[in-house]
Amino acid sequence: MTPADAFLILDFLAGNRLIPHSVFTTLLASLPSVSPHTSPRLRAGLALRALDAVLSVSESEMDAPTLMHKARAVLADPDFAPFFPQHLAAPGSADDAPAAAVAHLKRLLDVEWASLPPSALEIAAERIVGSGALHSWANADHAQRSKLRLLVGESTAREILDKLRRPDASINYPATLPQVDNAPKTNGASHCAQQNDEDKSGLVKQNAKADRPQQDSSRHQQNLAQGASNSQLKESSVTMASIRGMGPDITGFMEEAAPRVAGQFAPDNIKNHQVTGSKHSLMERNPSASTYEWDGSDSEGKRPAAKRRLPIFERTAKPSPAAAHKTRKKWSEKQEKTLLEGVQKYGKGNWKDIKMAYPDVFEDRSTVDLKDKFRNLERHLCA
DNA sequence: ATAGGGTTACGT
DNA sequence: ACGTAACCCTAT
Repeated sequence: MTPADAFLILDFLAGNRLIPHSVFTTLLASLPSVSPHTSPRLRAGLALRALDAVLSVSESEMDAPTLMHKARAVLADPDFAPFFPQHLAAPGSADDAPAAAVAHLKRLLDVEWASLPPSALEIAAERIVGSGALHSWANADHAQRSKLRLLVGESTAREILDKLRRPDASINYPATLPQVDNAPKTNGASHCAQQNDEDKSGLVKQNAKADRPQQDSSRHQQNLAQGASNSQLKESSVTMASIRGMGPDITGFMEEAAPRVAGQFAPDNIKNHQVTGSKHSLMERNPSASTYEWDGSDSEGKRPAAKRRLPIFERTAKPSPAAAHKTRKKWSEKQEKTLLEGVQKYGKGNWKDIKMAYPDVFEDRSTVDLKDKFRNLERHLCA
């Protein structure tokens, strides 16, 4: 196995929280060593993993102050410190309440894990069997398709080729489609809004916008990792065995993906703050009320009362007063965890995908609810 | 469909 | 009274 292949695997495994530390360290020892400067994402994954290892000790075995002490040691470790976002690296002055500090740190860690971008391997997989599959296959020549077929397996290959042949597919995926990229909409270190008032000027706003073009976000980033627990894509998952066997073949699909994992811990982007003062109606919620009213003026007022009859469908058209406001419901811990998992899997911003992936958990939550909730979770990081 | 500003209910 | 989580509204 080449060092490049080893990197792909480590990058993938390190960033996946579901891989147990014991498994990971075993693999780490058996793979060729990887240059520490290869990827910020890999380093960040290792850092989060180290902190996870400390914090995952059950609190019955270790008291909170000791736990916090160990966590601080990891956060200060020169090997890891540069790869922790600032808000993680500087835990609050909560020495008076270590238990709360531990809980807080764990929540921050959850959000950080959820925000870790997909690995190069996952991005490549996305191109081969995911949302970029039709495009990749459409542009592949015969030799390339043979390689792709080996990678995805016969049945998946047939599925993709079937879709490719369908006329509606060719409309959606013309050969000239300029596939941009699958990078997630967020990165690990840019949760916090820039608070400086000066940064709210129009000029800065424009620059910030130009620096951060909106892109299609990646989908199903971690289906590889979670194939065992995710029934949706079991059939199209690429096994580690096949990756080992195919090393040189898949690296060709990495070339475009590689740059996307770089720079995730670059200095914070300036938040694209809305300065538009165009909001109106500060006092009133949009009244969905149905008030049928005659003003009595003008010619209409002179019409005989018998003719001022409302349409017969009036009653059915009237919105039910009960639907006016959803009853406020606190998010359960399970829902929070599931949301974080969903963001990790599908990427921040793909609220519809996340909702559909866990229909039972989010039954009474809208996609907007998911978005709002994750925003709240992120805000904890910036406090 | 999503992002982000605005509003409100609820716990303290 | 105040801060915030949950929810609403609207531009894009």
